[in-house]
Amino acid sequence: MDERVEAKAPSNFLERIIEDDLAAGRVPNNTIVTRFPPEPNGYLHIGHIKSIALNFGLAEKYGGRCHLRYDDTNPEKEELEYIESIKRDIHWLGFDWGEHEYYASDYYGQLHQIAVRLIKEGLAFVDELSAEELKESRGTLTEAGTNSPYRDRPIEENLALFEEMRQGKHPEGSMILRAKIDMASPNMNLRDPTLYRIKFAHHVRTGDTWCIYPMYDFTHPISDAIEDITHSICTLEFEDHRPAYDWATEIDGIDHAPRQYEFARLNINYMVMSKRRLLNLVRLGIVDGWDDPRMPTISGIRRRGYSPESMLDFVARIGVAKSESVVDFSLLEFCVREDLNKRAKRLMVVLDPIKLIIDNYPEGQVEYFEAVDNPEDPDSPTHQIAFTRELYIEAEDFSEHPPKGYHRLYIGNEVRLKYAYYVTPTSVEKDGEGNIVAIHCSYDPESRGGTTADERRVRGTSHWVSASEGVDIEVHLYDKLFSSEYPGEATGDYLDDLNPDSLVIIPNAKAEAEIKNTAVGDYLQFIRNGYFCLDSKYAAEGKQVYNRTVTLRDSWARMKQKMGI
RNA sequence: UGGGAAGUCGCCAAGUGGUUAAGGCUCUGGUUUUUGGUGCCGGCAUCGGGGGUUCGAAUCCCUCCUUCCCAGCCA
Repeated sequence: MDERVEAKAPSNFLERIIEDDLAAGRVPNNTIVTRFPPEPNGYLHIGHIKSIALNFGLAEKYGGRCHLRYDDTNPEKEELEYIESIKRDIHWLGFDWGEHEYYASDYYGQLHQIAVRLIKEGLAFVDELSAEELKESRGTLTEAGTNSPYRDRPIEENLALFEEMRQGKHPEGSMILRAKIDMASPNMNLRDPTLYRIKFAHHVRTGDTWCIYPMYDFTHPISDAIEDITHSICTLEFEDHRPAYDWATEIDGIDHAPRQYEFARLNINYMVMSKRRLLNLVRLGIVDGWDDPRMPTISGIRRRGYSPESMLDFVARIGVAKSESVVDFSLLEFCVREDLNKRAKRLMVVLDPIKLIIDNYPEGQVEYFEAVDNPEDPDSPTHQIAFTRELYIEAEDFSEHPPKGYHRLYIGNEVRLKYAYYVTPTSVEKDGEGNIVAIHCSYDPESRGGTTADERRVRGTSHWVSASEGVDIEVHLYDKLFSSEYPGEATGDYLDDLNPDSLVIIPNAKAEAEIKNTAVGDYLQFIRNGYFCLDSKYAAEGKQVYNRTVTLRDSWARMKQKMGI
């Protein structure tokens, strides 16, 4: 531990525990070892970012190491696709486990030996109760369970049967290996928990080598012990399992005793986080796969245009504690905006175009203005923007009947076209149905660049795109997937709360030509519209689609709402 | 109703007997601004309730209340 660490007070209860352990000399080799242990049965989501940042962060802060361990003990649910996506996601966040990539399945041999030893010591037995009988004999939350009639089977018989289980001589569900602990324990996890069950399933890594698979409560603590994990951090729902964890690490012959600590999992309002629900959204085709930009998966987040830095900042800000909490979605958005504001390249893109014609500007003339890529960066590069007589501006930036406080374009009101000129609307052109098709205006040639010699001020500045020099692009506007704070709260079915407007497709937005120089991975800001990025999935298919990552804060929209406009 | 855990501002979250009870987000005034963005300045809690211990309690004790988790051969 270096001075930097000692100087800083622990920022959460886990850091305090670690510092106390370190100070008391309770940590072997003074090296703390953590692990991130996903089951490869789905894609990682934002909740995992909290766990990843915690485990890798703690190891980093205290000079220890963090293992990546796949908890692959249920072959029916686990797939290679998930193993690979998990690695990709952790790396994207900027963490690396070095050579410490492990699999619980690597320990099947050792686990099996330990199980045999338990049987020999009379601490485990083969049970032939059916699933239903087992359930009945387990008792209830308030009543003790009863011992299985097979509990006192001779050791030799247990040994023989367990070996037969391993050899595949018994069908699935016919028998299990159980620990002998205490059927009367008030803690259900201690009522002779299952250690091994039979599954004739093909395992992603061990193939058909095994047909008996160890359970979580047996595998996890022993895997931790094998890897010399010092602090095994998991979520709150495992608090009840801690006695089982301790039971396993106290088995004879296991000389390393990791400790389990629990923290509250991440919940965010307007989001669903459970794998089951996310898988459902994918299967029902409600979203475009696990990496749909509206999904809370890390791959979705990445495709949406959220930066890894902003995600890490987010989980750092929410803290780590033991009280169940629901973080406000607005904090997530804040973190994304804060990071993107510093690094996004600014571009002018008109999402809802309406034509603006400058009557006193020469027809056919093209003039170029210099636009700053990022005003937050004093050394920012610049690029050129073409200006012509006919432009597109946002329909919202012109009003025939301007509400109080509106200082954008309306007849007679002079405003600035960013980087270009001051213009004053003079008339509107309408079609037969009364819709505005074009706005006519005049410009002041003396305001070139957006300022005038007399220093007169204008209240509004609009972005614009040249009608002839700009390009058409497709834009996808994403919003929250759910419109209620706690999806499903009202009806019990979270699908009832799907936001019908979570995706709005704009097939022909108008963008300045500079957009052709953007690539997947670039962070962009469409001035006054929000942060955007080039969609990676469509780009791979040769199609240019821009995703809205997050909108800009919009105090005018808020004001309009307050005024009831 | 058995066991395990949690309750500090609208949302997170520091705080571990003596502080004006940190900080962030949200909200909200103002200011700056060639993005109604950003930045900057300001506002916003007496700690689930009730007792008690103490010169002094969010912090200790008692009691009550509320919420969450546990009865997979899932993790």
